Amino acid sequence: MATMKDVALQAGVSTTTVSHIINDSRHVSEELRQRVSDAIATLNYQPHGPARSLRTKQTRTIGMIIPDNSNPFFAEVARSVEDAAFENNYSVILCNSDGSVKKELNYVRLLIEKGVDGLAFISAGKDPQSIEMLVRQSIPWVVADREIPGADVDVAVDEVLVENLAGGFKATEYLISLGHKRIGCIAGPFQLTPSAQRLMGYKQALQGAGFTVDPDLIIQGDFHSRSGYENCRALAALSDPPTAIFACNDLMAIGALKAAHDLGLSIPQQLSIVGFDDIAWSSFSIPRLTTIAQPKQEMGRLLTALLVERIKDDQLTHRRMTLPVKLIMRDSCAALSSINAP
Amino acid sequence: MATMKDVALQAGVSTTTVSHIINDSRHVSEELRQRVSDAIATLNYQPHGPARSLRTKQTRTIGMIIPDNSNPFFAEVARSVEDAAFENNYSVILCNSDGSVKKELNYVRLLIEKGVDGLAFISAGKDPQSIEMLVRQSIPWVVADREIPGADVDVAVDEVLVENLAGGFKATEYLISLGHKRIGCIAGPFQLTPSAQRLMGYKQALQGAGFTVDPDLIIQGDFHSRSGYENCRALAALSDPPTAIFACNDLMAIGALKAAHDLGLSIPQQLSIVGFDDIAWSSFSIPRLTTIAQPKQEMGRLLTALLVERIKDDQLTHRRMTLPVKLIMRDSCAALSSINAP
DNA sequence: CTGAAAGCGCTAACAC
DNA sequence: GTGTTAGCGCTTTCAG
Repeated sequence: MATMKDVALQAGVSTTTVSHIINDSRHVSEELRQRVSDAIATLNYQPHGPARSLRTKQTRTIGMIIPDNSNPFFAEVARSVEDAAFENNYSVILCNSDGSVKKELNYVRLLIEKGVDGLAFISAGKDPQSIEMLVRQSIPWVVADREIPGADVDVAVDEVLVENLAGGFKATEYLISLGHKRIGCIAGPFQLTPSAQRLMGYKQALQGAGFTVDPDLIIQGDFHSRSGYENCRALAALSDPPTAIFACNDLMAIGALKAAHDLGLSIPQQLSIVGFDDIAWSSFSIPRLTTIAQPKQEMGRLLTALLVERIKDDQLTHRRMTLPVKLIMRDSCAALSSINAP
Repeated sequence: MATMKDVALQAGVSTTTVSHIINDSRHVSEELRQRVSDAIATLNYQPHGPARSLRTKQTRTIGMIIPDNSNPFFAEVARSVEDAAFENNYSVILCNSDGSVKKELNYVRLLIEKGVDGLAFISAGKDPQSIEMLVRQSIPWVVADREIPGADVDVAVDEVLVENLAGGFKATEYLISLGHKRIGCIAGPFQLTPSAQRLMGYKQALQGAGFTVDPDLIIQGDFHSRSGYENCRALAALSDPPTAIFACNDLMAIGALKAAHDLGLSIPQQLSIVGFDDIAWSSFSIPRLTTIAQPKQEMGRLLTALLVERIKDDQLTHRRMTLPVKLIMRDSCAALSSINAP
């Protein structure tokens, strides 16, 4: 491959001039500029990234660590991160951690070696060892959708969160407003913050309405459709089953929709369901799913913007943005009627 | 950050020795090995990728160009590419082209500059200009899910394809075997090869059964749910509507399911639908979708394996693998009954 | 078994 | 306006 030296030779100038022309970093006469452009074209020259990175100490690449890019929610966030990165002239290295701390740590190490300019954790970054590593190397990093185990990090981390608690609250409050009194909850893994907060919102709404929280009505799922399916069946099998269910993500809500259908329960007449996320699927389920929408695209864009800013200036103070969620009323909920009243 | 020189100094050895220890590239006495390990640990040394790449001419990074990672089909393929790459010690740079030739070309240029060791095109790589660029720089590349506009490329390209034609054939044949005589087809964009082949399979099955192909029954969609929805309505509005529909991907099939539901058509009693892809969603739709399964995971793994092999040895002869598809019978099809017979 | 030194392709003082 | 030159951090001959 042609190098800059070849171009310089061909154009009869120094590599300095070539470099400055390519990077537009100092004024060069029109004549030389033209000669160099021609040389570049005829030699088919393309700059060599790694060599440039070695000098400039930047790769214009960021790492994105995510549990699973094939989960529709993460897929949409990942997509918007990539879009925003591209617009800012950054490439993104995709890393699926499956939520494993070990895999995450491996990726962090790898990414640091690759010389990434920054790291975006999406629903990840909960491993103190990984974080310590980043901090030690002073690599900029940002987090979305999961709070960092707080106090032990005395470092500026930018976070993009959503109103998980408010979302759980709104979902439940809505069901209450429809007259439901026994409202089940298919929760996510309790140890994950978004999950715990949504559940908390559910409980607070219940208590706010003067209901007691019945632990039998709360089941832990794993955010996958199958667990929504099974947990919905479990809830329906209760001696005093709920007339409405808040599923803590859409994947589980859709599993619940399916379970209800298989049980011959018609939705929303006999059972109301509300989800969380508003993935594309939710507009095409039968019935269409009422859900709490997260601003997935905005999350990705904002996350990337924060990272890009921090790469430029690591003195910035810590920023934590909490994005609003919104109840999207579709067809999976109905007022409690005499049909299914206790 | 600590460099190799620092480590060498600290351990009282040459950088040569440090390098050889790190890369395990020649024998070193146990004593020095230990001293160097200690130095690495105390200095928290991590090798600098770009510097290494500058010397070795490899980055252990591949580029993956894909239309849209948030499309469930591509998401699953992308996931398995990333998994396989990770296992082979490669990182993957994610590039969403939206099927745009221009974006694709930009990415190719960018990736070459980054010095990627290879490129994986998934449903992309149809732009001759991009290809020419790759070929000129002799960067290894492989393609999945889309045939390269053939003859003009006189270069070894590895391709992973699926039996699209056979898939379209099987889907249609199955519907015929259920007694359907008027079978509609919601096709993908005609200009894409997988799409065209599935449609061809549909036509061949029809003709094989002695039916004539009715052009009114074939509508072009865009592979998104909404177009499945609208085209199903269009088909249903025909004066002599079909009793079964083959949708060329699951996203459109699910849109069709929804349209049928909205029209009050019960599936499968009044309308049978078969999809293509077998995305996760299809097992949870109502009813569950009968579809032609593509081996998505195998596609990704195989694609990556081929790329890794070609990176190792660019003399390999061109390989084209065509993976089998499989009819998955679920609940969206039924025998033509007297109820909906013409 | 170990080390000296050249150089990968580029950028950026520093000169003129 | 332009060029000379010294590295960036690493690998790898070549020499011993």
